[in-house]
Amino acid sequence: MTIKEIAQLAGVSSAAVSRYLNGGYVSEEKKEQIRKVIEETGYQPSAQARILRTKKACLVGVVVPKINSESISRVTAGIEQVLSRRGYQMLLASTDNDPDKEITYLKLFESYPVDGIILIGTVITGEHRKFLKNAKVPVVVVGQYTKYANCIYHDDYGAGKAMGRLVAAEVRKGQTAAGTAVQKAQNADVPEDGGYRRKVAYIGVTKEDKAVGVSREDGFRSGLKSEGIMLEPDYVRTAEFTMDSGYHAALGLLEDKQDIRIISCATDTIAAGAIEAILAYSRQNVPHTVADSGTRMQYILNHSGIRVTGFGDNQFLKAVTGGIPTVHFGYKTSGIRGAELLLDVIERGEKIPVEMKLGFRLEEPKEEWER
Amino acid sequence: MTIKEIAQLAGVSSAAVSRYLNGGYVSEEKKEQIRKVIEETGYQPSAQARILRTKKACLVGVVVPKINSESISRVTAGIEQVLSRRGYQMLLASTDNDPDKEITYLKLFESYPVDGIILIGTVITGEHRKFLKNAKVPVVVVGQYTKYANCIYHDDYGAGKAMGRLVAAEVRKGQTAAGTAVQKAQNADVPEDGGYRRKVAYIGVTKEDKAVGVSREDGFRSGLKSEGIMLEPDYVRTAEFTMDSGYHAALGLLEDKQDIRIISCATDTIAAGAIEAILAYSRQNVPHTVADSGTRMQYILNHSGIRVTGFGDNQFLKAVTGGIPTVHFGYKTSGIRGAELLLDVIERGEKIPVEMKLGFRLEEPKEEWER
DNA sequence: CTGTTAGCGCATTCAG
DNA sequence: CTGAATGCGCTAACAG
Repeated sequence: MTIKEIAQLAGVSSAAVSRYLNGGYVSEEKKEQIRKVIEETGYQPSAQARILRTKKACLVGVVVPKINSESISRVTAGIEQVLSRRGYQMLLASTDNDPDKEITYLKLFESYPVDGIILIGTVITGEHRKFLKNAKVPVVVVGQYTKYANCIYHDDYGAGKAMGRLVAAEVRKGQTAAGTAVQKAQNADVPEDGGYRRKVAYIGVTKEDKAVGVSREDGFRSGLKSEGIMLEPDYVRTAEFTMDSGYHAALGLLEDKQDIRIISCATDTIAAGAIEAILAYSRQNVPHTVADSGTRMQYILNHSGIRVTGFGDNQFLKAVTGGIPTVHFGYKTSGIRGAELLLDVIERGEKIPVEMKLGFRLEEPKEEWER
Repeated sequence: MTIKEIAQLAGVSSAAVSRYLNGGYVSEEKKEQIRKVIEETGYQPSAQARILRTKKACLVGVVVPKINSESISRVTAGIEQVLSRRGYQMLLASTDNDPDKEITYLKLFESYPVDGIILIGTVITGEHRKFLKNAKVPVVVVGQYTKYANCIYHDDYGAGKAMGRLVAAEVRKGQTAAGTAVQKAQNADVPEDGGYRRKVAYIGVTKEDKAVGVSREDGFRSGLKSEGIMLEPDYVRTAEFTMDSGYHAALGLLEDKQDIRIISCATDTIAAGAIEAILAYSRQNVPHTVADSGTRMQYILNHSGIRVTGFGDNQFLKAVTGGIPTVHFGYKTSGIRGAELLLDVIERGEKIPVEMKLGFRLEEPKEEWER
């Protein structure tokens, strides 16, 4: 069904139909004829041809590293909110954390009819920079700093530092009299551990991710250091952005080191994996004579004495565990701001580059850390 | 940058450039000239214009109800897997569970250059049926049955029934001597409960969702019934597909009824909310004198005596809780099959309609239910 | 091998 | 107000 056929059926010119569709001058009479024909045929104009002409799609493409993520969905929720309010639609492309795919989809969107692109950034490679420099459509990057595009990022260093301080304080507390009772219980569980659990371990991500892999970790070290605690190389692992990867990293840590007090993780998802690992490890190492089945699980939870922290304030994790110390970033806000920035460029041709840094909020569970 | 300009710069015709781009006959000499110009200008052909001509985008659009969902991401992972292997790309549109938005995005994709559409279905309204009947591009529906398009769905009824049976068995067990010790402990916690906890509660979703809201629940009732247990109306609530909604529904249940033994939920996400509610409710109702802080939490977990079941086999939930009884559906498989079906229609013009029903696997945690 | 030509479906001149 | 004509950027015939 093309506009021409509609025009023929309605006995008017295609231009009249076009005007009808776009609110131009059409006599009431012809309007009615056209309306009827369109009704009958269920005609829908080809967005694509229109865009080819008008260069305006009222569409923005969003490139995301993965689909199944609370933080990312918060960002896209923010984007969608402002986009829909301003008459735009949003298309998503998921890259499964593959930088090559990222480029592919960026190019797809570029040569495709979208008015702008939002990239939820992970790793910024040379290819990325090249793309950003020459992009034919406006691009804003969310979640990473870059000088090659408007960007909105989070204070990962500050967040890491705050978390480092919090962890340091907790470890300190364990060394005072207040923690003694608990410590004794632990020692019963892990007899090979001559002293207290007091080491801090960290599960990070690839250094190629400047925000999460570098800033967050650097901040964390700095926070610990400011309280006189060092993060020892043996106690640091690298994981992917998945629970499964966090599980394996944490399990490795637990098997290698018996004196870990806290496992801090670069994301809540990794932290979930770490929790799983603690459950699995303890289940395996706590003697069966201690207790059986359900009761034994409670025993483990109570006495493993290993704490986990994360970043991202994942609601799912909070719900089912009661909450671990984590950091709330303004993900939805960054989506909102990102979309606004993009629309400013698209609609008003705003040329002044913008870099925006968003703060964070340390989240400590109200009750004693449950785990 | 257009193909014409490139042609001019290279001193050839635009057709030659087009051939160069698409692997047609071009002399080595001209090839070199064109290559150079493209290199210099960073020219990228307009996919849109190409598609306008060729009617082939090597793209499929996927409409999903939400982004942050493990089950949906498993489906899209399956889709992506076969798509990329066959040279296609995938674009996503998220509707935030809004049927109107669903229609909007379906139409967008239709009038947009995609070769086919996959709809991950929730509610199929009249509008949906109308769209499916007249769609100009092939559509396959995943997750819901429909006669208006190729569809792949899951055996929700069977899964519900299996879960109903499992739950019935668990309730039965509680009424035998084997459960006595535990029951006594419970009674200590909930003194106002004169007898045993033995009621089954269910948190479902809107009946407009035929698969999850109707089939799954009907199956569940049937499973219970086959073991002589009825699901009483007072013990049934409806929730949205969110953890938060599950939390509120479960909390309402707990406040109204003191004799609930098991809360079965239509999805694992809702189940996570229910778990949160049990924690919150118990925390509030267990006397502080029993124990304090961490120990108290363990006490709650151990003695609330309320079990939760779900559907969907959410890995995150499994990891952090140790697992609840749930059902594994072949989500990734349905994505794979769905994409294959779609490509069959797109590439080979397959005309025979297909309805595919996929099975399930009941997942029981290996250890005693932890919660 | 190559350039010329004719559209794809639409919106926008510009004369009527 | 209206229709015929033009071209968005590209590819597919077609005749060189």
